[in-house]
Amino acid sequence: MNVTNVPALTGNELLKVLAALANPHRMRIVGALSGGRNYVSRLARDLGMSRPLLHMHLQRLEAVGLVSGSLEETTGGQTVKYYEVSRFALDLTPESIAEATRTLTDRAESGQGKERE
Amino acid sequence: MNVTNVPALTGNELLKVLAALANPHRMRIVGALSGGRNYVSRLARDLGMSRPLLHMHLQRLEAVGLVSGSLEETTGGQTVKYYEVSRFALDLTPESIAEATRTLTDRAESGQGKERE
DNA sequence: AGGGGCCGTAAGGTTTTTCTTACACGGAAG
DNA sequence: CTTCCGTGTAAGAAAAACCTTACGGCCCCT
Repeated sequence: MNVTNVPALTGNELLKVLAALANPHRMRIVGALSGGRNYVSRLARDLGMSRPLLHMHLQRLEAVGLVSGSLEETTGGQTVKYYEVSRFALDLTPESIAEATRTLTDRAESGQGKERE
Repeated sequence: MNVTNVPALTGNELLKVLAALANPHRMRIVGALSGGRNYVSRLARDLGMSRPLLHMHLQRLEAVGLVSGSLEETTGGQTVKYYEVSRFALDLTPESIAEATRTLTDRAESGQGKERE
């Protein structure tokens, strides 16, 4: 559900989260979703980007836990995928970064479950 | 709380700061400098990276104001460049990002507005 | 001289990231 | 059946980031 906050996430996680946020499109996506959930096609229209592109960025954001999507069915039988932002609060200071640095494996990745499927 | 931010930086600035931090080397540099200032050659040895590489990353960090360097002369007449971190405190939440998004020019370079067409 | 410390930068190649175009699926309604 | 809505993915080009090697300079000491 959330990306950890008070306890502070590991260096690798922080690195990936920052990388995920360090992109204009993805920043906009998070910003847009912070106003309420939305489904892919509509979000693409709202943000003025192609579906495939949005899809890619959503994947990137979901991979680090910043957003989460759920497939749902409308009454009309349509399959729609809704996305919503996770609640997170990162405190970035020289000290918090120094702290994170101690659990930095570099090679990033090392994805590892933090949530169930 | 002066140099970098307090009133909240613009979307473009935030974007660049995040991009600057989203790198293992640069994260380590900030972390290392948070323990005190240091000069280039020594920092390179401490972090185990080449001088040219470190130089590049320092440039990137300095460009967004996360660190600052100053050339100094030792008693022996040696010219040494010391770097230190700026004090900053970023609060990253879906809301703060949504807010920053409103001043996001996207492909802008710390400059002025660019119209879309 | 030659060596050592420090500073910088240009050239070049590799690897990532980003983005477009094109395609495939399902269901509802004309 | 065709068209419009939604979903997803693959392939390849373009652009940006990253890193190394190699070179240039300055000053001091043996």
